[in-house]
Amino acid sequence: MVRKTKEDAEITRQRIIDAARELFSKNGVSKTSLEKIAKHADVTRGAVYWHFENKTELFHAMREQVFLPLIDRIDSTLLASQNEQNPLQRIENFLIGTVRVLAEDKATRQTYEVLMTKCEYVDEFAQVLQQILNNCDGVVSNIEQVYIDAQQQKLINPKQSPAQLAMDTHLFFSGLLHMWVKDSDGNRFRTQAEDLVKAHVNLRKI
Amino acid sequence: MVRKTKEDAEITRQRIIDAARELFSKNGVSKTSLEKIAKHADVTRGAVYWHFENKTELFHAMREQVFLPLIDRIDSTLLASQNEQNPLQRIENFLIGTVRVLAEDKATRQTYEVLMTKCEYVDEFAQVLQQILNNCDGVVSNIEQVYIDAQQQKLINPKQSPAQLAMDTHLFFSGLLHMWVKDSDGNRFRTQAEDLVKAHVNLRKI
DNA sequence: TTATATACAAACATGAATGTATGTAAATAG
DNA sequence: CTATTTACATACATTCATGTTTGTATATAA
Repeated sequence: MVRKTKEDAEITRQRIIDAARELFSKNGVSKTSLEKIAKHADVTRGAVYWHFENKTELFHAMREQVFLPLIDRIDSTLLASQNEQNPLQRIENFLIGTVRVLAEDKATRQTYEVLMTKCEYVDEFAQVLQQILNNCDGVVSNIEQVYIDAQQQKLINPKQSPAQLAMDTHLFFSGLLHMWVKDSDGNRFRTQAEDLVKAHVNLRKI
Repeated sequence: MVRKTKEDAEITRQRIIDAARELFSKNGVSKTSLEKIAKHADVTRGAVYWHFENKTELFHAMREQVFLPLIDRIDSTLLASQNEQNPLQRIENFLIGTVRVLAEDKATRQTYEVLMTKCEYVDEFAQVLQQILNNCDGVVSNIEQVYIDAQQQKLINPKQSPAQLAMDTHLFFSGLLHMWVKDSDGNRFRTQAEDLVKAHVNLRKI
């Protein structure tokens, strides 16, 4: 066959990742064979094995494409605009912004679906869970920083500890994302997600 | 071989379910073959196929053993003692009680692990997700009822809607359970879970 | 311009899981 | 006491996914 240039190969690689995401989110990781992914990407398994060691590596590649930009978003939304606006507003913006990314970006949404309901965290995948937990730690401590700001600006009840507020917010949001993703009919949660975020943040206001 | 009596057969059936739960939680549903389950239960695949149509039915049986008692617990803890004690206390008791069941009962814990991180909700399993969502609806409306009580007794801020409070609590708790289960090292969440519940409920007090 | 590495396709070899069909000894019903 | 289920074990057939090996046309480096 026609040997591809470097850019062509990169396109092929991306097509394989896209196909994997699509099929993972539709049929689950374990029931999606590399053969099916290859067919869906209009290549053969040869191409898949050329670009990725195995299904696990392909899974990691898919995840990173969503995960890495996400971390950037967290830092920029929560912390970068440190002194510019109301801390509680910053938290609200962060939460609502994340929900909007899910609503608007299909790739992100599908990847979340896979991570939450279409894969089994065993063997090599177990470490992904640990990575997610570690990332959670980071998010929580970022949120805590913002709550400390809010407390110093007398925006919240001083008897509530920023650490617990942050954890409460994180758990709320973790639950919200899970429901958002699982409620694929979109009638139960997706319509009211932003209102729930606002209500959650309002609970904290003095 | 020795043909078993009805009670013996029931024991065999339960042994198969126990073996499945054990292996599912250790190696994931899709990577656990019926052969391995049979071996772990000291029977052959013949016995497994005698008691269950296939892996899916076995999965459902495992789930129901935890799910059905759970529903009873919800109703009895949240609603039965309707007028006896403080509504907010009832919610706190329900949440903490559930966490304690997880901590104390291995079968429940393992089943939750499987449901949250060791299975893929596709094909026949997709309906399980819907059942879980439907059950959530029930829990939320139960919690809402309790918050309505609390509001009538002037225990919470009247400007907060019981519906949103209930959803907020549910999402918080959903997130908590997820973290509790995923944090299998037990250092991040399990030690402080009860404190987090109390802080969450305290946020609502007037 | 030639040698080599690239980007795959195609073929092969293997193993594992599933479902089903058959065999069978003992419990139980009549 | 005999006939029939029951509760499995064993054997068989089939499908399917994986990993590896080999082949090959062409980009690209020297």
